[in-house]
Amino acid sequence: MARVSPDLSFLVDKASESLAVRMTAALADLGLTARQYCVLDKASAGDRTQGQIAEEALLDKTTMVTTLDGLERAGLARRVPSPTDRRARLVATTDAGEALVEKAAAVIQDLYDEVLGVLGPEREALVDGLFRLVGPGGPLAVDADAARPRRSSRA
Amino acid sequence: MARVSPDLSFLVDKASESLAVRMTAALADLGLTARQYCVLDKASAGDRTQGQIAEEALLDKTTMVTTLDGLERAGLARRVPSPTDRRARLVATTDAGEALVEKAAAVIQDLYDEVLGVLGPEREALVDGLFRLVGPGGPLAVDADAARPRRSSRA
DNA sequence: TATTGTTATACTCTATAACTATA
DNA sequence: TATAGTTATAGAGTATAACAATA
Repeated sequence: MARVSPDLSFLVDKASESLAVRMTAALADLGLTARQYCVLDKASAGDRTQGQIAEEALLDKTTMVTTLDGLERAGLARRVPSPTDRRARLVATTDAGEALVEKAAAVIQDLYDEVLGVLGPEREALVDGLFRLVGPGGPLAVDADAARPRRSSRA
Repeated sequence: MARVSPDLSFLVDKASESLAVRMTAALADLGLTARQYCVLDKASAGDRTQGQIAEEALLDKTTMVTTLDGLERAGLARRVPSPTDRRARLVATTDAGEALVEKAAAVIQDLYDEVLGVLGPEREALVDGLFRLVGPGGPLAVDADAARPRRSSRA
């Protein structure tokens, strides 16, 4: 949104938005939202509770509920009681869910390859650079606490 | 939100979000929102109507209205009748607005320098790479038409 | 008493539609 | 008839708070 040159904020915002649009479209062909894919992917990795997946995916637990509702309705995931904590539920992928996650991962990988492909050998530099900004210790590291801004901006 | 590796979407989303948080905080010290700064900056460039600024800033015209209301209340901008079209209004910055825009631009430049500084000489490569993705003809170019997704995602 | 997941609700942000005045 | 700006309203998305079951 800013107007300094070279406008880092603009570049990064547009990249984020455009990529989201592309991913949304690509996943929509498979009947998935980006968030559903994200949750399904983490669920397919192993025994995780709703809360754990919510934390990994940076989702509110209430958002997690509706996302899982959707995945269950679609027959892609199931909530199964945790054997160790009767309050908690593990998220299990169904066979259909597992198959779809793999298909979706391939679709996304193709998309990334297409996008980054235009950079040629500098492709690595961009990804590395972004990781250095966003990763642990970087100036744009997402520190889980200070995360949510929550202020009303008023115009 | 995705989980492919290296996860371009995650990197870019987090960079965008973190930078927005930093910019919001930095500008809040000056009493500005990012959007107000963006509009004020474009207004300071010369004779532009609300509609023209809205288009440049990728804002809806109704969002423009409330943003300008805020800027006028704060004494940073004024709406002046267009001499050539009595329907239109030009956005003029006040002296206070002009001074604040300059201060804000410096604050943001400092922030960018701080963030990009950690990359050292690869700084250019990152910015260039992002521009190649997002800029005209790039795989993530924002084409003004297909811009808004507007679909209900349902879980 | 604290925590997992659920429900219901409120809030923020932004777009849509309808309107006025000009062109 | 179309456009600039305004107003009022509705929609999507997400968080907050209160609750039930269990730890």
